[in-house]
Amino acid sequence: MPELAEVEFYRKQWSPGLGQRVRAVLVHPRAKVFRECNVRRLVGRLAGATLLSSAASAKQMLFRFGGGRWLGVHLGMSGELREEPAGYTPRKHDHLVLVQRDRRLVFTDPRMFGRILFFVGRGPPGWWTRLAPPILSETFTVAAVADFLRRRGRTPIKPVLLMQERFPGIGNWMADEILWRAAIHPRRLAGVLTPAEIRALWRESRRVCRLALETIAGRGNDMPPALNVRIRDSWLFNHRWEDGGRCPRTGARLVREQVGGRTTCWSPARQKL
DNA sequence: CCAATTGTTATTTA
DNA sequence: ATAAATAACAATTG
Repeated sequence: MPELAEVEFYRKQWSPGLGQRVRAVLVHPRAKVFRECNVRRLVGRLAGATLLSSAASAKQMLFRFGGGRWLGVHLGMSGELREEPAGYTPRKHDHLVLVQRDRRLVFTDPRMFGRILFFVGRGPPGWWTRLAPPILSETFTVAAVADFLRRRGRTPIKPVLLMQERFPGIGNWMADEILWRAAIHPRRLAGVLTPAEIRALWRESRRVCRLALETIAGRGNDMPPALNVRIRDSWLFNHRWEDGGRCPRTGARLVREQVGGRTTCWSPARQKL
C-alpha cells in the first residue's frame, strides 16, 4: 500500500526506538529485499549502534544510527514497519528485526518488492540525497511540471504521474486522486494538456500530498490507509475499489480500466478525453 | 486454475 | 538512438 503518506506513517512506527541501542539484528539473509545490500555487513555494523533519527522522502525511508550508520527502507508493494514487544518471535515475512532492550522494530514484506539499503559514512548516502525534491517543496513549480509534461508528451498523463523523478511519492491511488480532482482524463496525452490543466494538476498534486500527510501520516495509532469518516465523501480513494462505485462529486458511475499497465479509476462525468 | 494487488526495473517494441 | 509498452519479480487472496 505504501505511497507518500503511508511511508511517513510507517516511518513513525519505529519512533519508540529512538535514542535506544540496537542489541542485535535478526534477518532472513536470503530474502530478496536484501538484493542490493551486504547483509553480513549490515548485521555486524548495526549491532550496538543507537537509533538517532529518521526521515521519509518520496517512498524512501532513512534511519540514522550512531557511528555514521544509515539504514534505508523501501516498502515496495507490501512492506510495513511496526513495533513489537521485547519477546516477539519473528514470523515468516519479518525479514529484518532490530532487537532493542524494550522492544523489537520489525520490517515485514510478504511480496518482497521492498528493499533494504545500508551505508556507512559521515553524511547521508547518495541514494538518499539524489531523491527528487518533494512535491511540497518550493522547487516543485508549475514551470517544472509543464516542462516535464512536454518531454513526456506522447505518454498518457496517468503513467507520467507515477514517474518518481518528477512526482516523488505518488503511487497508483494518489495519481488517480489527483487526476480526479483536476478533472483530467487519465488517458490524455501529457503533451496536450492546456496551461490551465497543467496548473490544476500542479495544484491538486500539492493538495493531495498535503491532505494525505495530514489525514494518514498524522494518525498516531491504528493502521492506514482508511481515511476518517468526516472526509469520506470528498475523496475518490474511498470509492475506487468498490464495484459499482460512484463519483463522490457527480454521483455518476466510476470506471476502472488499465492505463499504462495499472488499474486506474476515474469519473467519466468529470474527466473527459 | 484464473485474476487481482497502493512498485520498480529490465527487456522488448515502435 | 530514444521513448513507450510490456514482462518480470513474489506472495497471497478472492
